[in-house]
Amino acid sequence: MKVKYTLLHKDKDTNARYAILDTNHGSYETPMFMSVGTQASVKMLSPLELKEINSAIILANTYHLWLRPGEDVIAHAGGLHKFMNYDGPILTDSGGFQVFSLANYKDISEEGVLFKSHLNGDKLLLTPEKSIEIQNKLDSDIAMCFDECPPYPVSYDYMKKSVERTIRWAKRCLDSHQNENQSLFGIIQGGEFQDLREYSAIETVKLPFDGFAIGGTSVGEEKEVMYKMIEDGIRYLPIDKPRYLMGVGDPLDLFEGVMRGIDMFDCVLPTRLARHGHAFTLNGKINLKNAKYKEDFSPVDENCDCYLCKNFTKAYVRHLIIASETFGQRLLSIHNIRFLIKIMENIRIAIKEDRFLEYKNEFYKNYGTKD
RNA sequence: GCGGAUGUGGUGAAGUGGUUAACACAUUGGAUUGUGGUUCCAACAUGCGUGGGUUCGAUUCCCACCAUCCGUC
Repeated sequence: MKVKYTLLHKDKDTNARYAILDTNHGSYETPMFMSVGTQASVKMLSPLELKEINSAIILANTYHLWLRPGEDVIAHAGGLHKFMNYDGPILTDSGGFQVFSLANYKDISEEGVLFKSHLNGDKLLLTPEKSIEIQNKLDSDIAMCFDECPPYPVSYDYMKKSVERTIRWAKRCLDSHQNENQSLFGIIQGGEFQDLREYSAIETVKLPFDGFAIGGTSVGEEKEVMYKMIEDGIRYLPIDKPRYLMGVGDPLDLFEGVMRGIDMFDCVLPTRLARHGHAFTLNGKINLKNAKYKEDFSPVDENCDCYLCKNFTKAYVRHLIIASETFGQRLLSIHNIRFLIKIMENIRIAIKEDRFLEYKNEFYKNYGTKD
């Protein structure tokens, strides 16, 4: 079945909304944060650990799984869920972002994007049809359109051509989509140009997608610019379909997104920061490598209910990180993802009780606005 | 006692008669937003064992001393 979005409550002060998203692998409340597992693994975490922190949808990446191990291997395994033994919902990103992140080796044409494999240098052509075919085989619950995520900044003319092409690609994605059991989301682009955002949203919404994403954000633009990008696109999206803000996961950005009507977020930030020794806390992000934690035997975040915070000290994690022990990275990954998931849990409660702004203000006050 | 070698930042270690003494590790900060999993950026020796001498100028050349290591009695 396709995902089904049921709006249950809209915040009285803002565009924040509380809903239930039914998927092939369970029903989940939104707004939600999705953790990223590019190569069919949320780095450092087991499916069991994901379940313990109340993780719902996770991401996997078409481009990466295409190159390794190959979509057929996963299809033969019985699909991505069986392959990685994860029974929650999985969303696959289309490879569109790699057009941006692997910018050194790309050649974009109407047909698709010519990549140079980061693994062995092979020249590979990823097209909308190919991306969808791969995602069909991976058998994720939600597939994403193959889009172009241009860098920031880029000229108006370039962005206009890019947006128009991404819309043509969106149609090709729909036309080639075969998996009846899989949902397909369209992606709004347009950079910071209001009319292009609007055009992209209006044209994409005409197409029969199961949900809509806002892409092209968090590519180096200022925060205010990003918030404007969201606003310019989101007002054209239907209220009965899920809205996904791609690649955003800074704690404060979650609030800003929810406030503007976003239902789903994903971000590598919690796991990447964890691997580099940083932890989210209610009082802001901290760097556990800092010398001041050498003999700090308090929990990373005393308010947190995760395995790390309930059992270990800052001094211990600091030691593990400095000694390059992967256990430290695991503990921080668990904590950072749990931290964002917990924020979303609290946000949902706040929306239901019509006090989203109150909770947001309280969070900002403690967290500080520097990060 | 004698013979030989070496003495450069926390460590290992380049280097040169002349502006700011490489580099690596460690240390100390910072970065990170649809992940190319030990990443990227920055700071860190007013001084090259000590004291003299030569020189316009010495960490670099000379002398003495001290220290360490090796060999030997």
